[in-house]
Amino acid sequence: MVSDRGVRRRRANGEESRRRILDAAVEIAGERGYEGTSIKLVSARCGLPASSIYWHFKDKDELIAAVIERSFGSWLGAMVLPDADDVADPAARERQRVRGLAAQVARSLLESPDFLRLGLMLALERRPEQPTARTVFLRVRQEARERVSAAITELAPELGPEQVELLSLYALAAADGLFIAYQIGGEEVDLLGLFELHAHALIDAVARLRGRPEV
Amino acid sequence: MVSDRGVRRRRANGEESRRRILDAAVEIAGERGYEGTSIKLVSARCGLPASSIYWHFKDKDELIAAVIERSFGSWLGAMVLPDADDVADPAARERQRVRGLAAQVARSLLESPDFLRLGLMLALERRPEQPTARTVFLRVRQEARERVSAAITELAPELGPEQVELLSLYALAAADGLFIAYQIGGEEVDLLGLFELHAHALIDAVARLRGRPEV
Amino acid sequence: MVSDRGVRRRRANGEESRRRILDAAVEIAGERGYEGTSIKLVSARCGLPASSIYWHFKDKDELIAAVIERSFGSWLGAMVLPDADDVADPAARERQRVRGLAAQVARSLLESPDFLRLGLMLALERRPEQPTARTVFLRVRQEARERVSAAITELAPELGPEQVELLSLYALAAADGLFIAYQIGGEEVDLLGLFELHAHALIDAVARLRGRPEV
Amino acid sequence: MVSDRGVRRRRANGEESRRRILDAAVEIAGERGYEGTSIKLVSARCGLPASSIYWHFKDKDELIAAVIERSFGSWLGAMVLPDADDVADPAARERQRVRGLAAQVARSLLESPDFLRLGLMLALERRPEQPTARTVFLRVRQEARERVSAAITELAPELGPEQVELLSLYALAAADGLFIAYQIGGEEVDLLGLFELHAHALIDAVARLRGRPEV
DNA sequence: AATGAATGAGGATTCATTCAT
DNA sequence: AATGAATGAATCCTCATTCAT
Repeated sequence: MVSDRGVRRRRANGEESRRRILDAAVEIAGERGYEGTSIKLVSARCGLPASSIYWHFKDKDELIAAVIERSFGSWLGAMVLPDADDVADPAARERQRVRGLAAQVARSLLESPDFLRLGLMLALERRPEQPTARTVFLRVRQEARERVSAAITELAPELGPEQVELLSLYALAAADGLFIAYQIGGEEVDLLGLFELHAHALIDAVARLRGRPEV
Repeated sequence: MVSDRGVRRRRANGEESRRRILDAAVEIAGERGYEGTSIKLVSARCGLPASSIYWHFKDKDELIAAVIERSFGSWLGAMVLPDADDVADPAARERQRVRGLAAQVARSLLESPDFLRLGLMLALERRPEQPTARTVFLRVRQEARERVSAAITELAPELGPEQVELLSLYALAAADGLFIAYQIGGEEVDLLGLFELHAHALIDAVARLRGRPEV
Repeated sequence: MVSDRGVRRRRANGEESRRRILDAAVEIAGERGYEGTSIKLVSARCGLPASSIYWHFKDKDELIAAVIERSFGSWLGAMVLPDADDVADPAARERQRVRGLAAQVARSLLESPDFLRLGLMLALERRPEQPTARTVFLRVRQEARERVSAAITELAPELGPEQVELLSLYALAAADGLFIAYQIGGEEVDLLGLFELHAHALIDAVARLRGRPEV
Repeated sequence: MVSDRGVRRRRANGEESRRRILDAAVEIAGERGYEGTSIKLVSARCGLPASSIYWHFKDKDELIAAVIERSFGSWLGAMVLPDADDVADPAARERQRVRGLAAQVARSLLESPDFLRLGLMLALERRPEQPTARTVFLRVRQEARERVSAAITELAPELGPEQVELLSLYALAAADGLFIAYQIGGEEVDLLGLFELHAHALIDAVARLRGRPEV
């Protein structure tokens, strides 16, 4: 006999099943949000019966939270402020690094946009009982923001902490908006161009704030 | 006549009932998105039985579309590029007008954020059969963008159409992101400050693009 | 056309549907207790779809509570301490009346045992979250006990209140036990004989307590 | 060797695991009845995985039956008609012995009421396929009744067998009822007082039946 | 202009049980 | 002697919608 796959009872392998469930869930939740993600749909997409999903995750809430945890975490790990050693002028070099990061973010969002779409949908909801996934998203997002703040401080050490906070919030928030614009407009939207514009905007903003003492 | 005694006369008033339903629906849909908005919930919030909602609206799809239509339409009507006649220097005047508009938008979003939250949730979803409300939102949004394009052209007539398109998209998209940041962070987020920053970013971007021929 | 019954959409009649649901539920719950009463089973027995049951009752808890309320209430209404005017000797007359009531209770339990079986099952359960039906049962039962206390006071006014309470509790509690014995043993159990014995036991107990002052 | 460090050595000890399962099951089943006792709940309470329960017991039915067998059996073994040799008058001595037994039963029920609560719940249910546990309960109960019959015959040898049967049934059945009253009323119910009353009632009943030939 | 009642489909979740290891 | 993983059937309940009045 060749194999079992696809038809008969496959041998129990918790680790792999969990991964398959998460793979299915991230797609569906990224497309339809929290409510739109039915366990049956996930079950159909991953090939395991609905009741098996409950072996791996306590309930839907925990499943979606795990989706966010895994995908946002791994995404964040991939983002790094790049170097630009080949550029002589320091100001130009920093500009180059910021534009590099912006391009990096833009490209990663073009590749795997599911988790951010899900995260933003969760962030927008205002139910009486917020899903755990929302909290998880906000937490991981906060990490991202701290990284951006650190990068800004590195680039412009003379800025006050409140200015840095405002700038990092603006950087992330506007990026979310650009992403949404791309979600809406599809291929017609020049996401790389928008992020390029945004990188310039940030650099100009840093320069402008540098010139005046914090309020 | 026997009837009506003791009870507040419930005049069969279609117009008012329709309004009550929409009022309830905009709240709930703004909190929970399309899927999260159940007819039963709307019925409970507006006090009319579920079947009455179906007298006024063909189905849920049409109801949510009407919500978007009404609320986004009326919001858009309120947004106008303000004048700043008291400022002498033309460049400074334009800067003043842009900042005025940004403040206007920020304030309006602080007041009634439900419709935009709903709109963005709809925009982010990717289901096989998109709700009509999504289409309606995208249409009204497109109107908004055309207005912004017109304003940019007014401010900087020498820009090429592609540059104007990119700028107007950036203006709107980033504004969405700032709104979301406020949704996430609540009172702690200085929405007016963010929009102020955004206004400057736009003006700087216009200035920068003015300097070079369109790509 | 003759009629609709049995097949097609019957005309909406809330009152009657509610009654049919309760009729089905009292049978099933009397047989299988709270957990054993599935909505699907009730639906099958009463002919209405499960979702229609939820039009009439908020949830299963409320349904079972309504079952207790209706059936125990109507049962209690039927129980009355009978007269025995034709007996000359006062002591013998009271004895006659007590035996008459015991026989009445025994006969009613032979006829419609469902509600008491359900009530006792509910009373025996000890879950963290007790069903409302249990509370309802205990309440109606308390009413029954107050009636018994009143009857005892009428028969033996010189008894102290604590003695009356003990006797009424004993009267009801032992009667429950006799009922259960009949449930277990079926036709072989002489329920009327047991209640006869119980009536004598109560009368003897009253006589015994009369003789001594309350502790 | 690497294994076992840090964890309490979990010796594979069938006997102890079986006991832990039964301990958990008697509690839960005593609280929630047959249907209310889920394998998962038992598993959670005893700390063993659900599949391990199936290693020790064929199915849920057998588990609950074993619960009844163990707990009711051991309870019954502890009940004995006590002696009262220090009392001179034979009639008074018998009375003393009966009251002693009643007190013994009452006290044992105050200590460990779970098994009787479960047994009575099982006895009350009327499902198409009765659980084995019910049969087991009825069997052990029948043993108890035979003991009571024997004791009555010892006390009053002149009673006919049908009278003895009626009396033993009344003795047990009413005792069940008193137990339930205690379950309902909790600490406020004077279970010992009720059993005292019941002992007197039985003695009086024996005396009364002694006086007349069997019907 | 409205509404009480009904309804099939689908929601999340738990059930008792089995099987491979 | 035990257990992690899996599974189909059943659980309670909500869904959007319709229909007769």
